[in-house]
Amino acid sequence: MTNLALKEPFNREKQFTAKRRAVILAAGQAFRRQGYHNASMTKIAANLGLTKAALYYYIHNKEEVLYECHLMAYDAMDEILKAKHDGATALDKLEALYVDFVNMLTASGVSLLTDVNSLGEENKADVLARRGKIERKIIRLVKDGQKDGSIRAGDARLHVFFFMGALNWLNAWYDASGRLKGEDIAAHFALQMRAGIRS
Amino acid sequence: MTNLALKEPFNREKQFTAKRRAVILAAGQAFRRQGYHNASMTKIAANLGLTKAALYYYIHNKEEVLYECHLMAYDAMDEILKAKHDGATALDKLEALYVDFVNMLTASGVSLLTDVNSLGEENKADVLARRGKIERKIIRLVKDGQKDGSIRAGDARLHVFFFMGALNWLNAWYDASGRLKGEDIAAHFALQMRAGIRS
DNA sequence: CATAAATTTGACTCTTGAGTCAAATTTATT
DNA sequence: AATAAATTTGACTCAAGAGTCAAATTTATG
Repeated sequence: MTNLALKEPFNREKQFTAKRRAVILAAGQAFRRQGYHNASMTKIAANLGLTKAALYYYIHNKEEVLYECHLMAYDAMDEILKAKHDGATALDKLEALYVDFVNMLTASGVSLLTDVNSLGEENKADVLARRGKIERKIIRLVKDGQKDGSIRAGDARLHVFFFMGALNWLNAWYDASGRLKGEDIAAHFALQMRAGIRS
Repeated sequence: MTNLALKEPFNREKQFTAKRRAVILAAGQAFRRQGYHNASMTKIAANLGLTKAALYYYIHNKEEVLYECHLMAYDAMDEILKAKHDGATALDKLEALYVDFVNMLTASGVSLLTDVNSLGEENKADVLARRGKIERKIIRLVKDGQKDGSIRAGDARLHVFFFMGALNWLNAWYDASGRLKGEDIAAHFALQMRAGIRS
C-alpha cells in the first residue's frame, strides 16, 4: 500500500493550493509595504519569478487577493481568540491574547492591512463585519474585566481602540530584519497594554 | 485712510491662498476616508462644486496635495511640540502633549495620513524626515521621564510606537459626527497612554 | 462701458496597470 | 515516445484617472 503522506508533494490540488497561498502572501507583503495601488501585479509576479499572466492562473483578480489577505489576518486572529486562554482574570486572558496577536503579526507573513476601501462593496462589508466581530469579542472581554475588577472603568470600546491601534501601526514600521525581535515587541506591548487598562 | 483689515476679504492673494487651502483640506478628507488612490481628483473637485480643471488652477498635481496634507499634520504637531507644556514631570508634559495631539486631530480637518508610499522619492524622504524628527522629540521626552522617575524603564522607542499607533489608528475609525466627542477621546486616550508608561 | 485680470470649463491627450487569450512549454501518465 | 493535463508566456485590449489647454465666463477697476 502506497504511503499517502509521501505522495502529498505530488498531489496536484495541494500543489496548486500551496502556490496560490504563496501568491497571496507575496502580494500581502507588497500591499503592506507599498500599499495596494502602488503594488502592481506585474512586480508581484516578477518577485515570484513569474509573469503576470501566470499569476492569474492562481487568482481571479487583484481585489480578490486583497480580500483574502484580510481574511487570512482575521482567520488567524479568530484562531487565537478561539484558543482557551489561561489566566484567572479577564485582564490576564486579554494579555495572553495580545501577546499571541503580536507574535502572529511579526512571525507569520500575515499582516493587518488598512486598505479596506480598495475593496468592492460586497467584500468590504464582509471584511468590516469580520473585524467588527473580533472587536466585539475583545470589547466583551474588557467588560468582563471591568466586572471582575481587573480592568479599570471607562468606555470599553475606547480602551480597545487604543491598544488595537498599536497593532495596526505595527505593520507600518515593523521590519522582520530589524534589530527588534517579535517576541520582545510582544512582551513590551503586552505590558504596556495591560498597564494602560488595569485597575 | 482705508482700513486694511476690512479689505482682506477682497485681497486677491489671500483669497487664492484660502481657496487653495480649502482644496487641500477637502482632498485630505477624501484621502483619509477613501485612500489616496481611491479618491479621484474629479470627485474631490465635484465635492467643492468645481471641475477638475479648476482644481488644477490651485495646485500643481495630486502628489503635491498629498505631500501638503502630510506637512499640514506635521506642522500642527510641531506647533504643539513647540508650545511650552506645563507639568512638573516629563510624564505630565507628555500627557499634555498627547491631549493636544488628539484634540488637534479630531477638531481640525487635518489628519495623519498613512499613504506615504504614494509620494515620490523626494517628498517621501521629506515626510519621513519630518515624522522622524517628531518621533525623536517624543522619544527624548520619554527618556527624560525615565530619568526623572516618572516613566518606567523599557525601550523608549517601543513606548512611543505603542501610543502613537493609537493616534494613527484614530483616522481609520474617528467620525466627527459620531457619538464620541473629540475631547472625551483625548481625555480617555491620555489617561490610557499615561497609565501604560508611568512607573 | 471697456478693458484686463482672475477663474472656470469642456473636450481633449497620455500613461499606467489590470485583465485576457491563444499558443508555447513543461510535467505527468500510459 | 505519444498523449493529455497543467502551467507559463508574449502580446494584446481596455478602462480609469491624471493632467492640459484654448476658449468661455466671471469679477474687479478706471
